[in-house]
Amino acid sequence: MADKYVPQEIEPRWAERWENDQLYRSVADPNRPKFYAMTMLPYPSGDLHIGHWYAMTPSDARARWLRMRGYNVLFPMGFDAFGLPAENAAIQRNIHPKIWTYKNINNMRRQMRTMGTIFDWKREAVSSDPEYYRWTQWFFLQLYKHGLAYRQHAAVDFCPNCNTTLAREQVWGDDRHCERCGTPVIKKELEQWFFSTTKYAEELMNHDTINWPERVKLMQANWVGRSEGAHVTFRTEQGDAITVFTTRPDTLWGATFMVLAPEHPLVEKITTDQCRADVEAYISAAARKSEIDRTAEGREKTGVFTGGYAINPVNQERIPIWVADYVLISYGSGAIMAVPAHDQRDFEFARKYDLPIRIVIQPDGASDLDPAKMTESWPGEGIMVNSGQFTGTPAYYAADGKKNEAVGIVTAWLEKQGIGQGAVNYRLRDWLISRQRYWGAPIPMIYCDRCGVVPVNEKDLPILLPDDVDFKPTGESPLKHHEGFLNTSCPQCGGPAKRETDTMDTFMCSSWYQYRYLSPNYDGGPFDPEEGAYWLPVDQYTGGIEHATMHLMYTRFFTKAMRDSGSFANVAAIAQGMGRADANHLFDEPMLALYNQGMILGEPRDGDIIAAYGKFDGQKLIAQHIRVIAATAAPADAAVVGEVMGRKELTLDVITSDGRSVVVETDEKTTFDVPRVGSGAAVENIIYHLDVEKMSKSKGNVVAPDELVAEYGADTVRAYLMFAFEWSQGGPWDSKSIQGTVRWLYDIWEIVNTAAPVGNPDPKAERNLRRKVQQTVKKVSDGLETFGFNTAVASLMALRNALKSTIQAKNVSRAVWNESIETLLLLMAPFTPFITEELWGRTGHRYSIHNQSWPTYNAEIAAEEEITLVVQVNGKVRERIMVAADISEDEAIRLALESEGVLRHLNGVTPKKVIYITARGMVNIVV
RNA sequence: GCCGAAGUGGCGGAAUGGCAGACGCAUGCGACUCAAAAUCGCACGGGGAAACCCGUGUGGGUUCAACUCCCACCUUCGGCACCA
Repeated sequence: MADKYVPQEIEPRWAERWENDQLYRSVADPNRPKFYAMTMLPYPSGDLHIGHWYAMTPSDARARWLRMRGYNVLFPMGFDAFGLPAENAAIQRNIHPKIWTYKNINNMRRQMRTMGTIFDWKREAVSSDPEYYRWTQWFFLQLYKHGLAYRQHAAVDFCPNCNTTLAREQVWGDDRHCERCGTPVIKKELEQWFFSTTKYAEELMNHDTINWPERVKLMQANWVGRSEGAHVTFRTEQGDAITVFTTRPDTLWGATFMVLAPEHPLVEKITTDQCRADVEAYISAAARKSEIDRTAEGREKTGVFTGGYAINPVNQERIPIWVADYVLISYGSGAIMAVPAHDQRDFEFARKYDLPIRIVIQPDGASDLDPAKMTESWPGEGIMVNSGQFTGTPAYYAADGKKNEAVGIVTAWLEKQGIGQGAVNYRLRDWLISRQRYWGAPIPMIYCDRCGVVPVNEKDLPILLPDDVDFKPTGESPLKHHEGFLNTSCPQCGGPAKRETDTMDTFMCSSWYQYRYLSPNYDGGPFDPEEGAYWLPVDQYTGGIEHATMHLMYTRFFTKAMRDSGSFANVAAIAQGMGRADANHLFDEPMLALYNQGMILGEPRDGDIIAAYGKFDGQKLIAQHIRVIAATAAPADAAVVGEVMGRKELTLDVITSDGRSVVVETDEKTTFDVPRVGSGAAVENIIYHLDVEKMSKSKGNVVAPDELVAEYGADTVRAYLMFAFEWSQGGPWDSKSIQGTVRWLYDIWEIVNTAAPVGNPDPKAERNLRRKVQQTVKKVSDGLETFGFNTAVASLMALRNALKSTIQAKNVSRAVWNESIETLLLLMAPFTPFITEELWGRTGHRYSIHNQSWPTYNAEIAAEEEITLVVQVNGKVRERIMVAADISEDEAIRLALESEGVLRHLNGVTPKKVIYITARGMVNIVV
């Protein structure tokens, strides 16, 4: 018997050997097909989480598989190292963000080296390195020079907890909370830097050339929010133009008033003296209201009349202009024509302020709409009425439900009249990238009293982040108070000037890291064009769905902006020279394929069952003594017996067996009896019930991968994570079921170290084993192809079972056995790289298994020689017959009709029809 | 309200329209052991002695055949939402 499987001994040994040999170094080689695989890089929070393992190790298995299939695979890793937690650590614990960050990176790097991935550490990129953020700043300058970055004063989203502004994408949910910390955001008027993502709206919602999940494509398309309609220009009585966007130009004749957003620039001019006091009061009230209040569901609409009037260009009608906060300055032109009959919001407003409602679309069928009796608007289809020469025009949606025929007709007429034109509007906003925080890449701009806003010269990059800064959460950038950083000279006139003190959104750093990985030490540009020409674009990206409308939008925007800023034309030229047909599309999309894995949640657990003794104070029990007991043993003398559902400092929430909820309070005199703790137990030792939720330190449900690796080894942890969940789904951690994977690898160790079970070699048994092996080749290959890691590992476990049976039976030759073991190890190599490398050597093979070719599937060997013919009568299985796999249809049907089970169910009746399915070996007899 | 995804044993999960529950966990019984653990063997959706019946959220439908396709509904989760 060979020695035992000790992963703790094997794994570090191989990790070191691979590293010394640079086994996983990826070097560009135009003669070999490339595959750029990438998984989302982590934030250096301090410790590798089981979620990191869950995201990274299956991606690694797939990259390894591609490598064995002959691809030159690049699978790099790095750190998204700028960001708030570092700065918060500085504020709370007085550690410099840089020290905190790099200490964490070192630790996580160490942890990652235990995972057994093929990360090429020579290509590691760390976004907070000056060599990295130099290019983040350089990109800012390129965007600025190409008109894609601008500075604007606007009411922006501000997180009062993170003390910084946020991009629209980083404000989530009904309550408009900060994506990072969950605090509801407020509005602030600030001068901020923006990137013109809206210029790419159309391209961003087009995913035709990339293989991304439908879910992500849909979320992005919704986020961009394209609507088709027309711009129509109304005029005030004074002659000022008010252009509105409408998706329903066919309802123009029903516009009975106009509404401007409170922030609209024309409000002041239009407002008459009689109305001015009311309007100004309304505007200042609106400004004080939070976005949540303004947009709260079901909130009654409010507004005031300006006293001004506009002329409807289609019928010269004089209509009043109102101000109301249900019109948003940030969408369209901040002004609308109100058609109360056919828009629910306008309808509610008109009813409240008694404004006229005019029907211009009459639905057919039911009785005619009557403005006096309507209880809601009619936004649907019908015939145009009260609409001048268009009266009688049908306004119905085409079969696709999108185009309304009247819209096209009216828009064409508006264009001819010169009062409007077809237009497309997007919900997408420009990307606000200014952050009032220290730990980020400084925005490379300078403000000069004489020259205005001046970009830093490219040769002066990077603008280094100074170390000696005071971290106070003031809501202003700490850099603002650093004289040495703040004061500089103007690059244009040389006079005294001040630097921009805001830093860039860290999503900017992560928008281009796939490029920096190619050559993290290159100083002639963000990346070496030679490397780019070979590796780009990323072939397969994996990561969480939570970035659908943030990182995954930003990086697409970035790549397109890079393309259009023309800085990378040389990369395409080099790629052309390499003979790449897609050379001109290296920067159309950053990642050709995307796959989202799910999330590992905390392990659900029961709370302790306690018996509490004490006195009731109203509904609360003031406990003198608390005893943790077995679920079955309920002492009759206890005041409260039940499961602990929650624990808060000194109180326990208990649910009794009859379902009542009781609060048990403890104090310093309360005594505890917790069997597993012994004497000195305290309220903190009582375990409380935990539902499935995200892992968090405060919940105490965090699974530490280091501990798992120490106990079981990295191979087991990798294989378990791949086996136990459907990768895209994720789910709650289960600490018990890892045993199945533990046993699997112990079995593999035993099996491979066993001498070939040669007893009485039986040709049939040999064929069976070789067949099973080939079928496994197919299943594992298919599984890796489709991210079906769980079924791939399951088929490898099934092969283990077959090999164990073979050892029992001792009926295969040495050659067949060795061939099977060899294939088994190759198939397992992507999943469990350490044990397979060890066993590969022990079975007399040359180092390294990870440089071997993936087994070729042999369909002939995999083909069954015998099959179970399944015989159904009216779709119900009545008989199973073992037959030769190449049985003829006639023979199969004959056997089926003669079988006992069929005869019993036919009762002598002649079948109406007999169906034979060759591929399934199935007969269905219909009577 | 709009858009989308998902509902399968006690649990994680399998099933190109063709034998529902692969593989694993847990559980039960047995073997080994002085004993326990580990390991090995057997059982393991429900009912039934068996034949067989029922069973993939619910109700319909298409089909020789439906977890899978179609329609309606329920539940859960996710995104968007006064977006003109």
